Amino acid sequence: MVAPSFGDILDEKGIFLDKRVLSPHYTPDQLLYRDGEITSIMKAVAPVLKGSRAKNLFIYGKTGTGKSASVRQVLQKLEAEGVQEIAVIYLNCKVYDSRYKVLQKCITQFNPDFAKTGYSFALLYEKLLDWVEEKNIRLILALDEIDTVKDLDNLVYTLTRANDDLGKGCVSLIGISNKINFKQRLDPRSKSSLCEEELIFQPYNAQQLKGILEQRVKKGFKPNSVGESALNLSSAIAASDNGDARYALLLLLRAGEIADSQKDQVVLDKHVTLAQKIADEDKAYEVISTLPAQQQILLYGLATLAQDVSYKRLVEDNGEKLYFSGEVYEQYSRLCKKTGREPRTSRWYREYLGELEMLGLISMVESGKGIRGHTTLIKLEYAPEKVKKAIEKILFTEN
DNA sequence: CCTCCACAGGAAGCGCAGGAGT
DNA sequence: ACTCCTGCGCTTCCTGTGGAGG
Repeated sequence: MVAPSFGDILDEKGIFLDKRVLSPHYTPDQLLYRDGEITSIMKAVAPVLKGSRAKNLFIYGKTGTGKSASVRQVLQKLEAEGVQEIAVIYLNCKVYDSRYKVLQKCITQFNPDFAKTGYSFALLYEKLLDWVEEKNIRLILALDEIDTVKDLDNLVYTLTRANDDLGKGCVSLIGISNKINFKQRLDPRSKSSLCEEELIFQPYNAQQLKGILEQRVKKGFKPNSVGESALNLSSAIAASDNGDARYALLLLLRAGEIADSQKDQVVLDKHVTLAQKIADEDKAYEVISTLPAQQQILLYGLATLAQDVSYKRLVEDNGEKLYFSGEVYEQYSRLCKKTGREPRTSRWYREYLGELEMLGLISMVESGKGIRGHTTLIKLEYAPEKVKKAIEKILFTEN
């Protein structure tokens, strides 16, 4: 037996040509089905080429609808025009999550050796304005996942006000978000300035998803190694789940890996089905592992009840087991005390429930007829053993 | 019909951490 | 270095609600 060379390992023996093409970070040369949206963004941004200010633009759409990719593409085109006085900055607010960090990042963009910290916000602000004014810059600032900025009202206000303070040059904003309720949280004044122009990205339908997958399959897989019906299935699953292209791609990637490991030459429906299950569980596991400890205990308590066959205080609704809110709370309290923690009040417990439901880990219905009082019935959305396993690893191995 | 049950969820306020202003 | 301010996680208190039970 001779040890393989790196060349052997890199030379994909299976059905893939290039896995990177299927990763969510890969941006194809041509974005499909987003011509209209790209045109709209270009229209909002175009004034900058004629020496005036671009319009502020707010973009909303669910994950995997091509928002970021479209914006990035437009910004690239704009930079390719090669106009000196135009500056574009794209940043993700998950990383730069306060107005301070955003400004700081902007400044390091034109002045890379600017000291990292220690300056007051006002000083940063002036520094940025000086640069814009001195060089007569027309600045476009694209903020992805803008909803994660803590003092957003402040940031928007500061940046829009900047235009009043500037003699020359100007600043405009592109905000990108996937939170629906985000707009209502904004102060009316920042809302009207940020949402000067608005653009909504609709989810892809099954046909469009299929088109996108086909585009990537050509580059990512060897010829004829993805079955037509596997393609249809992946796009159908993703279409019913929010029309998320990222998810569709992940499904196909995982299905390919499964086919590979089973030494199959072609990706089939069964691989996709299996991939979906794995992807779902991965997602749940990831969500659970990032949960605060209290919510993990709560979930663990519910899973214990769901696993206990002798436990009878529950409602069965065609095979689905529903548990009483009060009972789950008591189970949670017991678990807290057992692990040496103070349980939160029931009021706060209810808030926890709401969060867990939002994350899709549980679902809740009102008790309705047949049950005394007015309570909530809770159902665990994933297999109790798996939930417990995921939490045990985190909760009981760390201390 | 009234009362009780078993909660739901709003309002106010508290202690703390961290950031901004001075 | 200091105070002041603000947001966050949480508790306390309270009113509301839909159905069961007498």
